[in-house]
Amino acid sequence: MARIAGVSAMTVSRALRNPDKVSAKTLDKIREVVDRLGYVPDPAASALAAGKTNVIGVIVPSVTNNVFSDVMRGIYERSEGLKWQIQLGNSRYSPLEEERLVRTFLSQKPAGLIVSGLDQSETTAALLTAADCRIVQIMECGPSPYDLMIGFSHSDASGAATRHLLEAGYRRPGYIAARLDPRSQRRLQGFRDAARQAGVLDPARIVTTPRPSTVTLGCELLADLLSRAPDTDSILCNNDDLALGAMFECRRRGLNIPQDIGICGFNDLEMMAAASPSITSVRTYRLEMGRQSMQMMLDALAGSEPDRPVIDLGFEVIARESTRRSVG
Amino acid sequence: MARIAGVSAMTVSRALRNPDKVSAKTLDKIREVVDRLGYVPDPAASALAAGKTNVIGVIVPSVTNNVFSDVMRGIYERSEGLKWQIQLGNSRYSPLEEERLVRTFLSQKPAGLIVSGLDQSETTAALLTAADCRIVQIMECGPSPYDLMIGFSHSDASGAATRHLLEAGYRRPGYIAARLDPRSQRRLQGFRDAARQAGVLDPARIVTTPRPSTVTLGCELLADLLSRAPDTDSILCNNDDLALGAMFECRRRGLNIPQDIGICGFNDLEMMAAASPSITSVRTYRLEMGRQSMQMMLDALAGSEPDRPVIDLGFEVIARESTRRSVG
DNA sequence: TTGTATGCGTTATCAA
DNA sequence: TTGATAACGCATACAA
Repeated sequence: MARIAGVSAMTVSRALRNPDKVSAKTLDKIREVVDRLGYVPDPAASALAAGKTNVIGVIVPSVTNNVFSDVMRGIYERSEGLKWQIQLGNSRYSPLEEERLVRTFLSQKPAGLIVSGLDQSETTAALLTAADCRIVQIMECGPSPYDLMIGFSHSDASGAATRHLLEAGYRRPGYIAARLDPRSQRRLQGFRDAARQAGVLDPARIVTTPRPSTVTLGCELLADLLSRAPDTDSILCNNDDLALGAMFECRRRGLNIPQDIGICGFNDLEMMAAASPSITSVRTYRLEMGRQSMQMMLDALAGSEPDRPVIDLGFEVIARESTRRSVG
Repeated sequence: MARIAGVSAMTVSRALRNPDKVSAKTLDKIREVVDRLGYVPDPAASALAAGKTNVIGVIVPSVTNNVFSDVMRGIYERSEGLKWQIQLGNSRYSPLEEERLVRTFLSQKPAGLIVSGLDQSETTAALLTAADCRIVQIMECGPSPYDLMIGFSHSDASGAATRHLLEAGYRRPGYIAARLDPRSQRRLQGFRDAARQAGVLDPARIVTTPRPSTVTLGCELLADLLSRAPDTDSILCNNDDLALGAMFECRRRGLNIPQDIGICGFNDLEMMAAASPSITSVRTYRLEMGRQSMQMMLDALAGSEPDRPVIDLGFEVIARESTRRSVG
């Protein structure tokens, strides 16, 4: 123990947590010894004594998905150098696994929890509602947050993308989607609503699969769609991987983009701008969402309440070559 | 406390961890009360009393990189449903941050630690050597593991890719790389050695940058390379993002792949096969590496020692259209 | 500004 | 098969 420094354990504890409540001289001495011994307080003992931890749990449905890795990057970035410990949980798109994770996290008495989406199981919802910690929901906006919330409307975003296709002159838009998690479903719904409103909704042009999204799957889904509805003149893709695959498939088939077929992705991953032809996509603010979610958490933990508990980050349709039809 | 069940705390503890050391009757009663109260043991108290935890720490240099998300997926997959708690740390390619993470993790008395690569700082190495837990190193193979190790030789892999280009008939191969972390440097070295051996090494054809890798950067690096050495007839890319970018840039410039220029990536991400033209790449077994690293950890924690502490997973050059030159 | 007594909820050890 | 007791290492509350 660090009473090699000639002080009590209590003073060390104070020195490490409230340096300003300790005289400069003892502080120096303690720090010297701490450095020399490489002393690190036992978090288990701290947690037990204090009845709470510095853990901020983050539950996401995927660690493979680019979308969530961007969000995570923002979260890590904002928490860098601070005392808070990020702990990542991967629910793998399973509400039951999510429930298990929430239980595990809560048993650790975390300072806060960041969870994805609005679609928790009833039990999970009950746990979160009763939880004795701050909660930030990310990825979507909705009417009734457990506590705090930041995201955007997925249906509005895909609706806007659909209208972009129509404004570009396409009249027979299709939709391809993989793994229909709740957010994907809302995106599909946004497409449906916008297409119906414009009188161009044709269910035959909607192709979905429960399989997880890949570029290869984008190729296959486009092929499927074209075999069912060969006169489809544009596709809104549920995400950018599918869009890239669709583009490759068009190239293989000798279909000209954007003349023969227009392509629009979703999320605007970095590669969409670099592609040739560059691919139109709906930009979403994933990094920013990660950053701001953590900022909301930090503010809340610091005791400052936001004006509004829900932040809508919006989105933007970035028009590129893949939907830039010359007059036709 | 659950002595509502009419037993001592000790018996509850036993019932939960060694059910067979408790009589069937008391076990039933305890389980009933546990379920009814939704009791979950306090992990902090357990950790403090037992002096160890069920935590397996995983330290990777990036959460954004596809390579590591695949590895993580394998790790999560193998640990699913077990008592072990995966805890992820992101060192962001910084040896200092890695050191901090190792310290933090070790202070939690983890059961095991999975760390990436061979290039820890001296202090980190000392900490890991002295650590009272199992350690599995992933991503690379080397001569002196702290404990256990699984990976492959990056220099051998890029050497093989280089020879593939030569065998395909290319004589003026170039190399592009971003963010030269230690593994990238070894890949570059593998290229250098193989090219030198074949008498085709030209330093002007090697373009690198410390910037993190993106598809866009692949476009830029190819442009750079071609402006410095316009007669370059093939490129080995340090990873698949760069390769994809290089391909797009070629397309924009009207360069024919594989006739005018051959392209080879590294890692064989799923999209390489889907691309048009499909892109040659070096397949690495990332998911398998994640799975097996966790399996090694689990075996070690169960007390069974492997025959050899180091596993070399190898690699394979997957030849595709992007280097399939017709006779020329 | 610093120290002392006490307790956090669990587990190891030993005794019954 | 069960229970009593004593840690585990720190933080709270209070005293000095």
